[in-house]
Amino acid sequence: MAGKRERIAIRRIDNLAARQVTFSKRRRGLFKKAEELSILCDAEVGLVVFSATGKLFHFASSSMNQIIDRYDCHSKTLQKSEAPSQLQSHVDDSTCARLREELAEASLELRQLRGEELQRLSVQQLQELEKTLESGLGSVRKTKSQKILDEINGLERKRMQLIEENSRLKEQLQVTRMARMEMQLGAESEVVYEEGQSSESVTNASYPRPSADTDDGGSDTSLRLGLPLFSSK
Amino acid sequence: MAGKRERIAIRRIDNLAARQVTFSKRRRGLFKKAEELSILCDAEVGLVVFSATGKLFHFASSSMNQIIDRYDCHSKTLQKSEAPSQLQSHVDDSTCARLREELAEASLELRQLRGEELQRLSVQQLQELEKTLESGLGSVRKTKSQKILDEINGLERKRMQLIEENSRLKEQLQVTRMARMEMQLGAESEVVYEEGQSSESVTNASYPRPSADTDDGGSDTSLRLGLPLFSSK
DNA sequence: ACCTATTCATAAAA
DNA sequence: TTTTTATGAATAGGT
Repeated sequence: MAGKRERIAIRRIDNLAARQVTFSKRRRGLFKKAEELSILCDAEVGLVVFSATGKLFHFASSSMNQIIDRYDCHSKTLQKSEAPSQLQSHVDDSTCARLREELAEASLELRQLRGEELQRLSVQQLQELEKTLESGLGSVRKTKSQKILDEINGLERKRMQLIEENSRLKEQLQVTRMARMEMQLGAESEVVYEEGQSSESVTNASYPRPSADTDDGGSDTSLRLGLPLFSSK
Repeated sequence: MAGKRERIAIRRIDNLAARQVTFSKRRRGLFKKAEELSILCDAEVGLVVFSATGKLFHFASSSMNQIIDRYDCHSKTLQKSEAPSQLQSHVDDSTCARLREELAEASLELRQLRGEELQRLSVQQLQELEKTLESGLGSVRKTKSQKILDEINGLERKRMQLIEENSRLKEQLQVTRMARMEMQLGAESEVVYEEGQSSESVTNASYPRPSADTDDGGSDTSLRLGLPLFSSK
């Protein structure tokens, strides 16, 4: 009989009807609270809401234009001292008007490409829009695929480089170990195999022991000293 | 220890401290709800608040400038370029610069939606673009279908009206012819059926002869004179 | 649109 | 300002 209400996550509501109902309810609540804030706390509040379908709702504690002006004023705090300002202002005016026009046009076109405000378009125009969107979608998908492929290739290349470097490092390691073993053999006679482990049990079996030229004889002390060569962990 | 909360009247809070506390709390709540509305319901929301002390707070689901422009666009539907006037030619460079910037942004976005200049976008961005396009395409197709259906329905309605009118005309024709026949009967005695066709052979059989009150006696001469009543073509 | 169980926001106090 | 708590408000899910 009643609503078993439960909390909802804050993300786009998929169901269209539910989204519209929620929009109505919450919009009312929002506007009410905006007004309350302005009254209770003596604040100037401006609120503009466009529904997904392009419908406008707005509230202003005073005049919206006044609020917008004040906002613009604030957002340009640090700029321009603008002395007499007569220098070039009349030139800007027509330019500015044209810019506004162009921007309005571009915005409308954008909104229409996004699927809003389509009602006043003719079937013919909708057809064109559809074609444009299909074409754009095709390009985007193609580019995306290409980018993904490139990324995959890039990663693959890096992986190969790493594998190569890895193998080079292992080789060096091997060589170094061999050199050390030879030093030990020379210094302690034959005891080595009785107190240490067999070399095979430490080295990864899949990496065959290098040709072991052992010609680096002592040239790489830092490596020998810094690395715990026989640690099994 | 806790608040024995009770409802407050919606009018300016006199106590300064209390007013400031309430401002902080309610402002947060308002902004939170504004954001939730924009996300949940896919709405474009712009909110500007000035505290009594002149401090600015604002929220915009997209870009505030964009929202303000859209608002301006909507609110000036019927008003034209407003006499050239020097009154408010105070549109300074910064506004102009902002317009340029926005226009550039909008243009780029348009081009990208059309499938151009996608190279520098990330896979993530391309993904979003794709989603936008798909959604827009869906709306456009839906609107187009609806428009086409409406058009079909409109045509159908007109067709029905024409059929109706047609039938009305046929009826009138019938009545008129009957009147004429009666006139002929009165004037030429019985000769009528020998020189004319039977009424059934002319009238569409599916439209039954009206009750033939024949009360239009001469009131509609124009019809009688202007139409070729017995033409079978 | 209306209803109600619930969650959410927030007034008062600290 | 922030936190706490008790309570008034807003609202999700039904009808």
